[in-house]
Amino acid sequence: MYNILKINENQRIDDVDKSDEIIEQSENIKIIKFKLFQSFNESNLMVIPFVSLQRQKVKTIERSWETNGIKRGIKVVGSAESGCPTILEMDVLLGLFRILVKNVDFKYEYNKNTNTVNLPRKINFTYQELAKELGYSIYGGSIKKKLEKSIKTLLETTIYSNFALRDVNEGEYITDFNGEESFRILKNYKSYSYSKKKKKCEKIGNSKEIKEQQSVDIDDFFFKNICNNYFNIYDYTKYVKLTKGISKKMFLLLSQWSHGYIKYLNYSTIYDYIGVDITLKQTQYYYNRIIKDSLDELKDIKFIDDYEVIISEGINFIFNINKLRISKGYDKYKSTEETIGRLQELGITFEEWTKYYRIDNEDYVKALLRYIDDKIKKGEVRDERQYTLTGLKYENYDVTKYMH
DNA sequence: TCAAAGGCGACACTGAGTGA
DNA sequence: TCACTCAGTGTCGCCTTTGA
Repeated sequence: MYNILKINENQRIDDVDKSDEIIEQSENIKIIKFKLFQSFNESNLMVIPFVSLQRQKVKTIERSWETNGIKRGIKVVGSAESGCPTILEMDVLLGLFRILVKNVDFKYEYNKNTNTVNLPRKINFTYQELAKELGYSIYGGSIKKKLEKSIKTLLETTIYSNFALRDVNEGEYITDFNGEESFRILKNYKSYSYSKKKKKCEKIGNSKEIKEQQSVDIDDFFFKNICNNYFNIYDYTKYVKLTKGISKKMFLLLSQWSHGYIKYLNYSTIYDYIGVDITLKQTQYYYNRIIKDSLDELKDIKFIDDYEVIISEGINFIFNINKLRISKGYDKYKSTEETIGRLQELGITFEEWTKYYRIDNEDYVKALLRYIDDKIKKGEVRDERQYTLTGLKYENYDVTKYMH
């Protein structure tokens, strides 16, 4: 059994309105439509550094980092043959999720009462379809072999979590690091082989039959989270345009974490989440240069409007430069220290802010403080502490206008 | 900053099948 | 018969990665 750390029973950062088109089917059931350029990914898989950026085979990845005073870590044990997943395996996983979106005709049911969705566990696919989704203009046996190897790596990869994987149904983080309870990404792979069919003198099926016979399932933990609406919808067509591994990692991180006009991340957070170790100054210079190249690539595909590098400190990712300019007071609560300071001023205790102020809701909390400041100015708040605490706990205040 | 190495994508094919 | 989809083979050269 794994141990669990209770974070917040009521926390649900996922907004139902992930996509634009929502059709009311009944009072509690809604049909939500993906846009044609969109796809989704389970939210833990958007951010945890479970892929290696090294070209050489890595057998295990062990990473730890600290957010808001809590030490977090993951251990990834790769497949015996291929080692840990690389950015290619991430691409393949996202390609499979994209095929799943197409298989359900770009729509799914959302149950308002239970906050659950009905996306399927099984992904039926063909390798040619997968290659197309990954942006390959041609298809051949070598590509098929490569993609199959990637799926097998994903099937065999095991992730152990130490306050890093979030079980959204329980509102808890999985904490055990002893390996008694492990998490896998995919399972039940079934493939279709022309060669084997030929050898057996069996009839070779058409594309429909191949797709029906070739599939892979999403494994239990991640599938349960998806069913419980813990996933992120992002622009898949932009992701596919990216060529650099670090660009892709940053794209996913920012798609998960950013909701406003600008997002600041310090270098140590970036190193932690893209999964690189900085031991020497030389390594740091090397990765800073690669990160800078990636920023240009993110700008080229129009994922970000611009960026500001604050040397030796961090990066401001600017998503909408015009809205940023007109938004009022966006420079308030830029730093974590300032945010925590204000929370303490409002009477929020250490236990409370470490519980409700996390890296994934950072933008919301900062916008919440700007919103509360305005409300206080207008004399609309009777109990500052209680008002702030409710906003933190349930994340139910509409602070969109105060995001930047 | 630059050169070497090798990984990987592009290309031109084949053969089996389906459906109009 | 034609246009299309699928898996599969082998070669070539570009370009990313790596290390100095």
